[in-house]
Amino acid sequence: MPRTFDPAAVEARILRMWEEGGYFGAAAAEVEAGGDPYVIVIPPPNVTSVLHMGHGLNNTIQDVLIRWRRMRGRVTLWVPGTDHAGIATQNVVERRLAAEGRTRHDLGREAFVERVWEHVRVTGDRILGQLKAIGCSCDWTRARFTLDEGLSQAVREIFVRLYEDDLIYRGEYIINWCPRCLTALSNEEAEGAEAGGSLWHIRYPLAPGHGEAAAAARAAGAGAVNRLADGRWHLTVSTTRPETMLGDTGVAVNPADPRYGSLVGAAAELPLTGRTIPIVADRHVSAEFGTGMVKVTPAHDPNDFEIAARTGLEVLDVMTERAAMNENAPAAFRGLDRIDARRAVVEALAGEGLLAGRDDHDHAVPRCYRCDTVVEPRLSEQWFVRMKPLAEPALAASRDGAVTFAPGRWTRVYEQWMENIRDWCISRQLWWGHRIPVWYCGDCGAEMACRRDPTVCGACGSAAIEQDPDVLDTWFSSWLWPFSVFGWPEDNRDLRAFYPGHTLSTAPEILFFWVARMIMAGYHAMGDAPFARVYLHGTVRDIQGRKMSKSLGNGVDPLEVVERFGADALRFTVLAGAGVGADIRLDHEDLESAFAPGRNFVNKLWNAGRFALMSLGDEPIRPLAEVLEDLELEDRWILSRQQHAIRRVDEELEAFRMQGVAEVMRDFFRGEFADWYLESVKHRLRPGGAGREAARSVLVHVLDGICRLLHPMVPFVTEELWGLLPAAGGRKGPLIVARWPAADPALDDPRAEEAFGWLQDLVARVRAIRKEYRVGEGRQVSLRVTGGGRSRVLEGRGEMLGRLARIGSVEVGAPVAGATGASAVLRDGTGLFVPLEGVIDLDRERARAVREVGRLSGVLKGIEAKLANPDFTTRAPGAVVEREREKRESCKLQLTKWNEKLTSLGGLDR
RNA sequence: GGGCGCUUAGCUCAGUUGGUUCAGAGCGCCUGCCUUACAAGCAGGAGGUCGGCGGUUCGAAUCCGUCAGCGCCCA
Repeated sequence: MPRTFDPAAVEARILRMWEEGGYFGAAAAEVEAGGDPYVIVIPPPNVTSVLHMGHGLNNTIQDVLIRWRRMRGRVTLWVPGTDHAGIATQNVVERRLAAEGRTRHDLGREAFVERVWEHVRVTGDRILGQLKAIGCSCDWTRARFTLDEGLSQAVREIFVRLYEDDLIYRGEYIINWCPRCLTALSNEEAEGAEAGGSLWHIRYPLAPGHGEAAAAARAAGAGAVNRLADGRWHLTVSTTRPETMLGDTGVAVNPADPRYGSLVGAAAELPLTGRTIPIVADRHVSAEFGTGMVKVTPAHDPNDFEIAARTGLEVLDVMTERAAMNENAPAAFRGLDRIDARRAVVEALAGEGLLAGRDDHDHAVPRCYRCDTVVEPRLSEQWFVRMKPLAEPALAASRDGAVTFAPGRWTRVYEQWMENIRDWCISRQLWWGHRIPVWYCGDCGAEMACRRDPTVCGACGSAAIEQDPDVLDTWFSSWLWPFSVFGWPEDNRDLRAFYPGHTLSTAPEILFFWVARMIMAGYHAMGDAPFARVYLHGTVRDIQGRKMSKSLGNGVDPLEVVERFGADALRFTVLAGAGVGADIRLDHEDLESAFAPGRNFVNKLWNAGRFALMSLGDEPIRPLAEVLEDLELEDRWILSRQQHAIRRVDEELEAFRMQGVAEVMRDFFRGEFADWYLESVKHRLRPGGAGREAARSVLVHVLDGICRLLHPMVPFVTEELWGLLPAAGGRKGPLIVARWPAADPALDDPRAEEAFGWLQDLVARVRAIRKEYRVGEGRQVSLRVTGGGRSRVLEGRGEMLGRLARIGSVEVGAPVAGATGASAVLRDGTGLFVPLEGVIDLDRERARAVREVGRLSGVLKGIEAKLANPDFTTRAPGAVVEREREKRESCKLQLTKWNEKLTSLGGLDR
């Protein structure tokens, strides 16, 4: 066995063993036979490129949950797969084409799609390979891709069903349009980013003949209505986007605004265009904002579009799909990009004296979530899903607890989104994705949503039919994932056995995109939520707190980490850093120290195993039950501590507290087992050592349990070690399917814990004394123990004390008068004295005593003040008061000892 | 504009219903040790007025209010 754990040497072999053994898979028959299923469907990674640390974290979390349940005997199924990621993947491939100087149009639709397939076959395999490398125990035979044949059928089925139920419709509305990707986006795909901008104030001259109305408005307090230099009346509107004024078709005021009542029905001359536009009243307009008068651009603003719908204003589209001004704009602006047009419009207005001013104005500018281009609200014909009916059961699920979120604060976020749900724009003007299953008849104009490709029009029989050219939003396939992976809409055994699933672990960024919609689809298609618990983990960030991203170059490649430090090191590090839902920071420039916590821990475990294997010998190990009568204090102590650890790990895992599991196991395995238990039994494990049999049994039993408890977090090193450990009483199969430990109350031993705790305290004091007086490591000391009722614990522990603190001999009794040495006092008042002739500095020793007396006096004073307070003794719980009393006694005892010591050293003033 | 989260040791973070001897871990740092499991280790140690202020309480890192800084979500 190598001195350090060599992940590269064992991971591949163990992975093969797991896969060949079929431990990752689950069959419907197991559930049908009465098995209790536990199912997770993976959030399918995008096939755009490779996995990053965020995936590393999320998939490690899922694997921990899966392995834990598997060891508890559940029929465990983790379904893996990948997402075609429509717009994102198309963008990646288009960028590659661009590098060759070509566009997708050069290739044509069919060749382009084939080109994307080539890309995703490579990245898809690589992604699954990465998941395997970090140890994910998915059922790889079930791997799915959202564009697979079966999943495509599911997409079609749900589309047609929703269409037939009138929950899908097509219509002309203002949608979010990316002028670079040239496609519609959903509201969720348009991400608002705060940006500094300007608010321009523009004067629109009133059309002739409305002077009286203007004067009336002016009289009613309308400061925004005034006369221009040439005497004409004008009104003032404000906008952050002056270029859209070229598409204005009206001006609106609130009908209840007393200032503008006289102007409703009047008209304004739209500058630069020669058009005259009406002034209308609409309840949407806020009288408080700006001048209380707004320009209305129905084709380029969703609110204005609605105003137009209510008031009958004309809709005039003045932009091209690339957000340049089109032929509906005045000749001077035609062809200008929206940014250039803005500048030109502002200049032109200023030139005509119609620019009233400009203020700085910060506002949210929505950007394309895939290419960051500023999104343009655009009027276009798209497909939508009517969401309100779908949201109802999904909202109820959260309210009645059928679906819960961790951390719980996401519940409100989810519910608020559901309560304010808006229709979902699902058509995309892309080539990569599920084609919309709708055909239009060129002869009779019929529109048909079809489960199978039609050859003729269902209405008139004409063969002149054409499929809708658009594809569906990528999330329109993802939302079906929890049941489409099992073959829905076919009603089969898998679906019945494994739906609904149990836990979903994912990033909060896709709560609306995906989680919420999966719940809606689950209820609509299956009548049940796809999972009961949603864990929303944190974000992996760099050391400066920035999200890891390719463009910043601050990403960490999970494969590089696996190669350098091992999968277990990666897993333990991210888990130990993962508070519930909290972000994780990793230093991408110093992977060595970033992953040291995991690597060091794994290595420590490996070496504890090495030690065990080297000291156990070949003789059979007796089961713990057979040596219970022979257990020593340290045996009973570590067994009792193990029961605590088992209970804690279960609690932590149940609550998704991965960091808590890591902490419990660090404390138990490292802080107690390795640092104390192993050191305490080394002498017993020597050939012929007294109590060897019991020590071997306990050692194997506890280490075996440690491997089991740690297996979900660090599966490779535990599997390897466990396989090498001799088994007490035989065992079947590998660790991955070994039984999860259950706490055994018969092994709880509070008295052993107390006694061993006293011993630990004693050892720590002696070690501290040795350090204080720089007693060399090689030198043994003797120890004199005075008072306290515990000194019997020391009997027969000479070798153990020798190893733990180089204590050569122990005597029990009163201090020897006149001896030179260092003292200490344990909490129970036990006095310790370490004779150190020659090295003792009396002044230093006196200072130690004074320091201790001071500290203890302070503590005692606090306790006594507390106990003297009747409010405390009457209001605090009895147990708390009792504890204070015990503390008081302990302090008094210790003080007495230290004062005696001081006296023997000649008192304070020497 | 509305909402949420965070602020504890040099760094990254725990601290589970308010209550052990005036706050813990990992990494880093200091000192001493290659003690035949482990130097990726062991032992000892330094380092924090728990963001500021105010309040509730016998008692506050923990509950409430407020201010400041940082981050996120929605409009």
